[in-house]
Amino acid sequence: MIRARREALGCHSLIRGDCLSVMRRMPIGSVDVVVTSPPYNLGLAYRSYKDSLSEENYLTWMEAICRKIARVMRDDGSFFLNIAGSSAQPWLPFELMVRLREIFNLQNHISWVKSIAVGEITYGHFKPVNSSRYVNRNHEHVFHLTKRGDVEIDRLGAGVPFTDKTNIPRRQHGEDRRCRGDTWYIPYETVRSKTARFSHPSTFPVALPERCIRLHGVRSDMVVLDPFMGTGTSLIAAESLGVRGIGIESDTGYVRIARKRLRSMLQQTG
Amino acid sequence: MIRARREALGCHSLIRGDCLSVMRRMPIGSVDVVVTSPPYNLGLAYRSYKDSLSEENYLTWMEAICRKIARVMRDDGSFFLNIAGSSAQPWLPFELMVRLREIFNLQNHISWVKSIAVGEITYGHFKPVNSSRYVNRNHEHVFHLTKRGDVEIDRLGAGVPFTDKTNIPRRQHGEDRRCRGDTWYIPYETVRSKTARFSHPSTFPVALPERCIRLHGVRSDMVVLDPFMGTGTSLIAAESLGVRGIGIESDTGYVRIARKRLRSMLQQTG
DNA sequence: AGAGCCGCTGAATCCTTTT
DNA sequence: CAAAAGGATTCAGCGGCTC
Repeated sequence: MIRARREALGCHSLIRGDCLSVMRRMPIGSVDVVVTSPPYNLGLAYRSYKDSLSEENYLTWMEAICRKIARVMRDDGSFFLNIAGSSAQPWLPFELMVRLREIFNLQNHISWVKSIAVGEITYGHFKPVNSSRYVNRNHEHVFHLTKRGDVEIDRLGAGVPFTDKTNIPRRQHGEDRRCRGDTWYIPYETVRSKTARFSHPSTFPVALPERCIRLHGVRSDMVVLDPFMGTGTSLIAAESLGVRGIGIESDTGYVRIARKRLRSMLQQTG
Repeated sequence: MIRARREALGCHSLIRGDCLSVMRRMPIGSVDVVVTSPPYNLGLAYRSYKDSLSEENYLTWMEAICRKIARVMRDDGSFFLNIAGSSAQPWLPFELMVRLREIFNLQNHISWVKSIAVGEITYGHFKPVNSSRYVNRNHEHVFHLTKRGDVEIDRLGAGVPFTDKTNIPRRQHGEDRRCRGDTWYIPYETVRSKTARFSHPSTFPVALPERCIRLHGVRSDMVVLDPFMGTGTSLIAAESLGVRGIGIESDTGYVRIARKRLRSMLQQTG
C-alpha cells in the first residue's frame, strides 16, 4: 500500500491516494461542499462490464465512499454527485440513488443539459451515437444530497435574470435574479478545445462544479472537496470562487495535470 | 365492483374503469405503444403521503400495473412512462425504476425539460417554488421501457434540423434531420391556457405523447394505450398522428372531458 | 467549401469458452 | 465434437467542429 502524498498549492490541497483511506483520516465535519464525478470502471477489478457482479461491486464500493463523504461533511454541507447512465448500465444511477437513501437525503435533482433543441435551434454540443435503438445522450444527473434534507441553499447564487422584468421590484432583494431551477444548460467543451488543453476522459466543464458551489452558497472560509479530482476541474472552480479546495486522485498522471492547471491559474490571477 | 364501460369515438376507445382489471381482459401483445403519466396518490388508501408504507403500497401497485402493461404490449412495443419526483417523494421515480428492472429494459431515459435558461434567455414556463432549500422543478422523467431492450426506434421521427447543414448530403436519407437526443424541450401550457380549457392536475402537453409515439415509429395499423387517460391528452396525440388510441380512466368526470376533447377534435378534422 | 477528426460510442465479428 | 454462449476485438457511423 502506497502512502498518500499531499501537496499544497495556494490554499488548496492536492492529494495523491485512494480517496477511501484519505477521507478516513480527514477530520469529521470539515467539508462544506463535496462535488465530484466518480468514474464508472475504477476502484475494483472486474471481468466484463456487463455482468451483474461488477455492478454489485461498484455499487458497494460507491456506497462505502459515500459513507466516508458523509463522515467528512458538515451537517449543513452539500454533496453534488454527477453521474450518467449508459446503454450498458442504464440502471446504475437509479440503483445508486436507492442505495444512498440510507445515508443521505435527496434534496434536489438537477438535470445537466449538455445540448437541447429549442424549436429549430440546437444549443450546445453532444456526441452523436450510431444506433437504431438508442437516442443521443444529451444529459447527465447531478444529485444534490444532504445529511439533514433541509440545508439552506443560495437559490440566487446560481441564478439567472428574470424574463419578466416587472418581477424585479416585487422581490425584496431588488436584483434582476431568479432561481435557475433544476435544468442546467452547460455545454460540453468542444473536442478540439479539450485536446488543446489536457486530455481526460471525463472532464466535466468547470461551470458545473462552480454552479454547484454557488448554489450551496459561497463563504470565504468554506472548504470544497472532490474525492475523484481527475484533472482538477473542481479545484479550478473552487479557486475561481476564492474558496479552499481539496482534491484526491489515485492516478499520478491526473494529479500532475491538475497541478499544472491549477498552478497556471494561480499565476494568471496573482 | 362497477363493470368497465367502453365507448368508441372514431377509431378510438374510451374505457371507464380500473386499468388493472381492464388490461387483464385485453388481448396479449395487442398494443404497440403505451404512453402514460400515472397519478401519484391514486389507487390506494394511505394516511400521510410521507410515510413509507404509502410509498411501498404505491410502488407495489405500480409494479402490478406495469406487469399488466407488459402483458398487453407487443414484444417490439414501447412503454413511455412519464413521472416526476417531488420534494416529499424525491426517491419515488428511482425506486420505481429499480422495481421495474425485472419487468422491462430501460432502453432510453428522456429528460422532459419544461423550462431552461440558455445564457441570459429563459425558455418555457415554470411554477416557481418558494423555498430556501429546494430549487424550482423544471424537468420530469420520461422512461422508455421495452420488453426486449433492442426495440428499433425511429430516431428521425422526433428529429430536429441539423445545425451544420453540410451534414445533409452526407446522410443517405438526404433530409435536414438528425436525432433529437434525450433532452426534450416542451414548454408546459401556461396557467391561463390550462384553466381556459379543462382543468386536470397532471395534464401533460400533447406534444409529449406525440413525440413518444413518433420516436417509437408511426404505422397506420398501430395501437396506442394510455392506462391513465385523464383528460385524454394521449388520445389527442394518437388522433393527430392518425393512429388508434385506447384510453382507460376510472374517474367519470375525466372520461367526460376526454370524450368532449376528442369529439371536438374529430369534428374539426372531418 | 470540403474533408477528416473524435468520443466514459454501438453493432458486428471473431474467438474463446462451455454444454 | 458440434453447437451455442459470451467475452473481447474491430469496424463503422453520428454530427458539430476544425483545419
